[in-house]
Amino acid sequence: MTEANFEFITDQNRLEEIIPEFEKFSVLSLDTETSEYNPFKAKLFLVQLATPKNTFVLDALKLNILPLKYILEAKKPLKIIQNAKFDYEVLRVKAGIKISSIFDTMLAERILTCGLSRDVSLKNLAEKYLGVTLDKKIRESFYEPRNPAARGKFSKEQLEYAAKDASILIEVFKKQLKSLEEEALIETAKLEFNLVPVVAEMELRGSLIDKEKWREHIKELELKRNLINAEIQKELRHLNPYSQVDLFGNEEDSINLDSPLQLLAVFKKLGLNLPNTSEATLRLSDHQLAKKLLEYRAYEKMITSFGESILEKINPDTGRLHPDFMQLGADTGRFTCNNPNLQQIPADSGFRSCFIATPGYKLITADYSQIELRIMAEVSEDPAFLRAFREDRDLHSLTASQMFKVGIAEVDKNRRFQAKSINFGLMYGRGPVSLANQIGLDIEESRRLLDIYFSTYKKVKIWLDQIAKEAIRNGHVRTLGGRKRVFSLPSKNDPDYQKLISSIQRQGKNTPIQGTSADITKYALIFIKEEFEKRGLDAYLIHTVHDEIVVEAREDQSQEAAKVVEEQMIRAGEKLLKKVPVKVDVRISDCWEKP
DNA sequence: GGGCCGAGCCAC
DNA sequence: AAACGTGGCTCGGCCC
Repeated sequence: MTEANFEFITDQNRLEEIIPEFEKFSVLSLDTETSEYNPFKAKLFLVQLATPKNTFVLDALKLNILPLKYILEAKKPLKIIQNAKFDYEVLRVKAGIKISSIFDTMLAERILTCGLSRDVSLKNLAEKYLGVTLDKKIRESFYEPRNPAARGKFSKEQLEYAAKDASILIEVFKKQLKSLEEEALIETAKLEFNLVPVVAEMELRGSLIDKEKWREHIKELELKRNLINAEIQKELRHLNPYSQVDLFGNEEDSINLDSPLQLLAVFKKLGLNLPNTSEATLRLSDHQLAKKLLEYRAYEKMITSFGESILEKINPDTGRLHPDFMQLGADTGRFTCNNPNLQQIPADSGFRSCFIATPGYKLITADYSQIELRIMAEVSEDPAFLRAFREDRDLHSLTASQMFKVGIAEVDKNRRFQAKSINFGLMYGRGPVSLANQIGLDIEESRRLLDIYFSTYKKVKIWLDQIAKEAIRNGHVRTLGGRKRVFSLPSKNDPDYQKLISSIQRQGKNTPIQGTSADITKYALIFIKEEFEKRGLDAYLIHTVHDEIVVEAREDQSQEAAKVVEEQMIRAGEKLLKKVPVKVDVRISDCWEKP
């Protein structure tokens, strides 16, 4: 791989001449250079393609790149791309090309180093696998508003940089493929690679928001916040008799509830010497002011976090929200989401109902019923747990009934809550102390409750103990899909040794559960899109939240689309869960709401 | 004035 | 209340 060994193509005939060349190889690396990182706004400057023999840099400002469609959409060759989602989106928007057969070096690296490194940049990969240092500074020259590329001319440095990025990908790919094979991660890689076009299309489709309704909801919250503020001010007025006018002549008849300093002073006047005004401190106090302050803060939080800032993210061209879904954001294999994070929209507030279907369409919201507990039943093979799901019982009530040796009908709310807390808590590696805290028992009672639980579900305890040990002994755990998460074990003389070990043990317990759930949802997303296309349905994925999938389907096809969603989600679940049934709840509606 | 980080809180 | 897994966003404080 010699420096500057590439061909710069500006002639359409020459482009069409070289295309058959690509069919001769099993792999083809691809990269693009654009004016910015937003696929809707980006101007496409260069498209780089490299075979194991030759590297080509295409002048996308001069050329019609559509002839590439055939080869990029073909099953062969395998397309090697760093962060393929971006290139997919750019070529999709600019030329209607849907890249298929992807090997994403960035995702491959994430799969290989999950839990260890998060630096999956091409710069890092080039150093790690090839000992090559990439100078990424030249890339910035493409971004500048007055760069040569924008005028249709590329500098020698720009072209060489572009060529190099593409040409090294194949070498990186070869090494990564070997590692993926050695570590039995091929299945996981295939899953993630097949998911790339699914996620890209989901982002491009985006979600429609009812802006007016959203703003009305903010106004309601502001009103409630202001009412509480006024109440508090009224009650405190008598404490503030001599501060009518401040140094600047402003009337100073109110207390700034956002100022910890003023608040502490107020509490002092009320005879309360609080160390600070943190949530924990306020929660411990029985005082009316503390209670109202917490309420005030809750509204304030809603308004600032989910108010106007999310509306600002609406794309002016499409009128929709196009968040960034990162399919391997979390070390467990879960998605993360940002700009904005649609995975943390309040579940019980008026915000979700502002996510609406495109006119003429319906939204289909589907989620897995208790998928993580079903996974725990599957991996632990606990007979009582398995039976509960096989008989489609209310697991938490059943747990309570078995633990407290009473009939199902006699399980009261409190006992069901205690059982539920344990069921969920164990998946997070929770212990007696923190359970006691949640349930409102003392530690001894909490310990006793856990003992009863584990004597009822013996195999759950065995599995939890065994997987925690495995995490430490092997330094990694796996999901049922084969995904691997590696742990960096602390050295024995680390002062925090025991703390760190306990933390890894909790992660070891949780990762197979959370990660298997992620595996299942990812298979489901792929299956659903495939089936929509196979049936020619006017239906599209628009959103996913861990165990939930949201689809937009043309009104007259929404029943069929909903059926597809349910069937394919169950099929995905059954791919990994063999001993326990999989249940999915589905709802067709005009807005995003719980099934 | 911008980057970084922890606190606090939202989701599953 | 420092012992509950995975994240992102906003704010305030800190640092340069």
